[in-house]
Amino acid sequence: MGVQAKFLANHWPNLWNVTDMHPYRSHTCGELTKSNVGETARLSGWVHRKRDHGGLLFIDLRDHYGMTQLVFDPDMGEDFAVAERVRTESIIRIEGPIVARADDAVNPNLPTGAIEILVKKADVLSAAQELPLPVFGEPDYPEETRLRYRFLDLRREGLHKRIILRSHLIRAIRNSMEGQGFLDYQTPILTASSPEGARDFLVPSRLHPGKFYALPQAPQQFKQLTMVAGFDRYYQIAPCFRDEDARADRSAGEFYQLDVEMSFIEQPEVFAAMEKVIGDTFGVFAPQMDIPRKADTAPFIRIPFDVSMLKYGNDKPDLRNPIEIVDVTEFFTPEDVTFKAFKNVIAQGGVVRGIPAPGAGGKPRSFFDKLNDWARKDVGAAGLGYIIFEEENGALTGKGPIAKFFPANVLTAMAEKAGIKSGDALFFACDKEAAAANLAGLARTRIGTELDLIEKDVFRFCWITDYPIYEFNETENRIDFSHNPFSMPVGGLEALETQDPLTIHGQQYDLVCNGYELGSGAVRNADPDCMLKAFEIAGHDRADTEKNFAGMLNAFRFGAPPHGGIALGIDRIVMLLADQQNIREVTMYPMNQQAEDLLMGAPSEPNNHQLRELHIRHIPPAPKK
RNA sequence: GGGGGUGUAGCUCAGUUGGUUAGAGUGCCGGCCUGUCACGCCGGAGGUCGCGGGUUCGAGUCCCGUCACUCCCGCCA
Repeated sequence: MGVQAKFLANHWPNLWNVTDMHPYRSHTCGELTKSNVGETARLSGWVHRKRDHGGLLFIDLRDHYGMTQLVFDPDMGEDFAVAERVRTESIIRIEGPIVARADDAVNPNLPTGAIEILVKKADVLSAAQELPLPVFGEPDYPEETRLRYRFLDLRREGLHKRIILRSHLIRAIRNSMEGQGFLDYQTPILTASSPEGARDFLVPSRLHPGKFYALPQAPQQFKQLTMVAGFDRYYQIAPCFRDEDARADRSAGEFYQLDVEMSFIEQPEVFAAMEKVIGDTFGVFAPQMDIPRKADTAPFIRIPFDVSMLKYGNDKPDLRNPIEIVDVTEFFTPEDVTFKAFKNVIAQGGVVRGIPAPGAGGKPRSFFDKLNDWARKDVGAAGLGYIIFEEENGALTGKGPIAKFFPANVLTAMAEKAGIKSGDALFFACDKEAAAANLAGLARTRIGTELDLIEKDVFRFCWITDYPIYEFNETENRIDFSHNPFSMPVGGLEALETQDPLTIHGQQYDLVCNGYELGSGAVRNADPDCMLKAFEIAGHDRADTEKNFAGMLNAFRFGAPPHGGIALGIDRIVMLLADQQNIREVTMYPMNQQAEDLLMGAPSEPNNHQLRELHIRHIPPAPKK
């Protein structure tokens, strides 16, 4: 008798048949094959399916590792009744010889399908009540039910596999980062509120009445301080907290980032490190997917922000869509063009963006009407005009409601600029530049989808670069940071002092894949004077900046290396790899859209004692009128 | 904060123009069945049609309000 078995025999005498065999299992439910035939197995697991033939009863026994078929024969006596009574999702323990299945009884869909256990002993370790959520099968259930009974949902094959994928992915990320010389450093969870960015989650301080900690929106300042502290290459799978509303691709409240920072580098070195980690992960976990550019041999394409806004209508283009937007404003302004509606918009500073729709000329009128309705109702645009181009007598001519307003030579020139061929259509988005770009971008996606032009089974990565540091806030009539206040302006302090702020670019970049923003980073502004000036332009006076970023600014005055980095959304990477459109499909215990944890009942009301200790009193919201 | 969708049995859903006792599948309970793997067959229980109000002889169905979930906009340096 082994040491463990002796211990068990002494301490748990009511566990049956304690010999050298482990009290719960000799094998897992996923490992038995023909080579085990003749051995005796003890298994524990969940009753996945039960097929009761009266004289003969089958149970599919499931655990984390797989499934094994159990056979119960009435000859076994008492323990047969255990199987007859047991409900699915109860946990049972069984023991019996591993036998080969007859040739015509082999299940080729199951790794253990060549064998089964002829059960001799069985008992119920934990009985299950009637289920509020079936574990068997993969149909859709309401999210509320799934979240309330997440522990059942997590037993289901699809979600269970995705969570395992997530774990393996994080291991691969760590391996890749460590292999590149990065080290993992933990930064605080209870920290100070940062005045920039998202709404903070606050934690009241017991020792300092009236004061609050904030949960980090990202370890931004800490990772930069880590560089000043001389650690050179930092990474962390870091929890981040933002009190903002959720979306399908954005968790409520909290999410994880691969947070990275490097010293003595410039932009290309950050790109190279991230392209390596993407290659090491996407390459491993999506072998069925074609990765067009290997990270270590060919860099991802780089698209300046301005170009992305023009060609794709946003700064997170889905490059699987071959459609490229073109500016066609110039074709609407000539005198002999009589299309008044757009001319008026252009006169007030508007632009016209053309969205080519290859092959759409063959579509019925309803195709164009539906897109127009969509633009008006769903986007809130004035509409989506179009011209269909067809070849006649060796030249392209325009068809459709507005074609008649254009002379032939203008149509030809427009078609040429947009790369239009006979049988294609060209849609028009006309508005102020930002609104036209937005509509054109949405239309590009919709048209590409409806015409089935989106490439399948492929990840198309790109870097979006050269972001403007500032943007003009029309509603408040002032200059704001547009993207990341910690990035180094191109041209440094001199540019800030001499250039029009709205023309200054930052050394900041986004990594984009298939229309999802995977991450965002920058070469940092590590010069105190330059940083103070940058914040001053955005309307924060020097004293405020000194106070709000005291830790970082102070550090920059004691020898700060040039440094930069990036943060990638772990959840979104898993989402892409698992081919899911909802972040909750790759998160173990997500909150719902209202940021409630239905499983644990969070948020919950503190008791009076807790509030007193924290010097907090609750003021109920004013009643709604 | 705003807009769209959904809400009927434990679960997934159907329910016609407003008309008899609100149905199906699955699960559950009982019976039969020795080679199934979504086992099969027979029977049974199970409903505040999200909630409140209104119109009507009569409301799951029409109207008003409200709540919940979800998707989107705002928001997310």
